[in-house]
Amino acid sequence: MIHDVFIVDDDAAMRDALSLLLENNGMNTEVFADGSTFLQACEYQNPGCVLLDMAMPGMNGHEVLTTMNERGLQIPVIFLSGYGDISMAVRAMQLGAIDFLEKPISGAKLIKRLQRALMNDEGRREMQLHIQASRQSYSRLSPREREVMVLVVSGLLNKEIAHKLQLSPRTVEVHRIHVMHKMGVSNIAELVSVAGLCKI
Amino acid sequence: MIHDVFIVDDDAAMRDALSLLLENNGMNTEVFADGSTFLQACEYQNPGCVLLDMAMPGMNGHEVLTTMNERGLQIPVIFLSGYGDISMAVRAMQLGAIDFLEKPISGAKLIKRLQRALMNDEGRREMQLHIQASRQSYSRLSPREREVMVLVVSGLLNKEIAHKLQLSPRTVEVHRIHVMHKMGVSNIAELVSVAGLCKI
DNA sequence: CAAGATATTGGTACTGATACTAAGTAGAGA
DNA sequence: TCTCTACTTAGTATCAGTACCAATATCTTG
Repeated sequence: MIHDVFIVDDDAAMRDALSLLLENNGMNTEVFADGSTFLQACEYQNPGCVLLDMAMPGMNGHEVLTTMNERGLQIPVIFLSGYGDISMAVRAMQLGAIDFLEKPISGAKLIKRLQRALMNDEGRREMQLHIQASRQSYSRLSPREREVMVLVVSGLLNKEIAHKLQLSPRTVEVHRIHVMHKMGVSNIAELVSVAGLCKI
Repeated sequence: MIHDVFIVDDDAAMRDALSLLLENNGMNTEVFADGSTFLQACEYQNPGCVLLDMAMPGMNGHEVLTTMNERGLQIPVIFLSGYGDISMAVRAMQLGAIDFLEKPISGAKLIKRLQRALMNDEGRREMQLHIQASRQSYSRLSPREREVMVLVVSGLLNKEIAHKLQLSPRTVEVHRIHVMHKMGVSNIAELVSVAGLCKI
C-alpha cells in the first residue's frame, strides 16, 4: 500500500530531514513551507497523513487544522512541535489531531507513531470513498428529487409526500424512481442506508 | 438541567475543595477516592462528567478510562493531573478524554471547561437514550426474527429471505410483521434507521 | 430559435407488502 | 400434563411501489 505523507514545516532543514527519513521507509512525501500553500495544493489520493508543525509564519498549526476541518479534509494530522505545552497539545487533540509529538524526536519513534496514523487512515479511507460516491450521486439529483428523497427516507408514503409537496402522487412516483436510479440503489433499505452514511 | 459530576481523586482535600466549588455552582457531585470504587458505584443517570485524577494508588487515570471504554461507559472525562507532560496528555486524549487540565487550576477556568463538557454530554445523552431503547427492543426479538430483520434491513425481498433461510415466504412475512411491531416502527425506512443507529 | 434538462401529470399491468383470520408443531417451564 | 412461547404455514383482500408506456409546460443553454 502506498502512503502519502504531507510535511508542513517552515524549517527547510527539518523538511529535508523528515522527507529523507520517510522516503527511506517507503512513503511518498510532499513538503510545504507554510499552511496556506499546503491547503491549496493538498491532493489527497492515497491513504496518508499530515505532519504539521505548530509554530509557523502565517497560519499556525491550529489554524491549518481548523481550516481542514471546515473544508471536510479528513486526512489524519500529527502535530510536530518544537516548544509546546500541555494546553497546546490538548487543544490540538480537541481539534481532531490524532497525535502530538515533540521535537526533537527519534526516527524510530516517529515512524512508529506515523504507522499507527496510516493504519488508521487505511480503514477510514475505504468508508470515505464510499461516502464520497454517495454524496456525488446526491449532488446530481434535481432540487425536487432531493425534496422527495428526504421524505422517502423519513418513511413517508408517496401519498403523504404528494400532499406535503402539493403534488400529484404520480409525480412523486416519478421523482422517487429517478432518485433510486441516480443514487444507484434498488430498494428503500439501501436508500436509507446511503442517506444515513452521508448524513442527509 | 441537573448535572452529575463524579470526582475521582486520592487526595481528600482536593475532593472536598472540588466538591464544594461545584456544588456552589449548582452541580451534583459524587466523590470517590480511587478508580475501582468509582467504576463499581458510578450510576450515570443525569447528563454529567467525570473529573479524573491521573496519579492514584491502585488504578491510574489511564486505566480507569480504558476500563470505562471497555464497558461502554460513555460519560465524558476531564483529566486533572498534578504533574503531567505532553505525552501523558496526548495519550489521555487518544483514549477519548475530552479535556486534560493541570493542577493547580483556577475555579473559574475549571467551571468553564466543565460547562463545555456538560453541554457536550447533554446532546449526546438524548441520542444515547434513544439508541438504548432501540437496543432493548432488538433484544426482545426472537432469534428467527433477528435473522429476518437483518436481511430485511439489507434490502432483500421476502422471497429472497425465505430462500436464504429455507422458509416459506409466508413465514418470513409473519416474522417481518412481528419485527416491525416489536421495534416500534411502521415502515422499512424507520427500521433501517434504527438498525443503523444501534449498529446492527 | 432549437435542444435539453426539469417538473409535471396520466394510464396500465405487475409485483411486493400489509392486515386480517386461522392453525399445527416443538420445546421450556410450572 | 398443561401452558406459554417460538416457529411454522395458509387464504384473502387491500394497499403501495415499480416498470413499462406517453404527454405538456418551463427554463436554461448552445
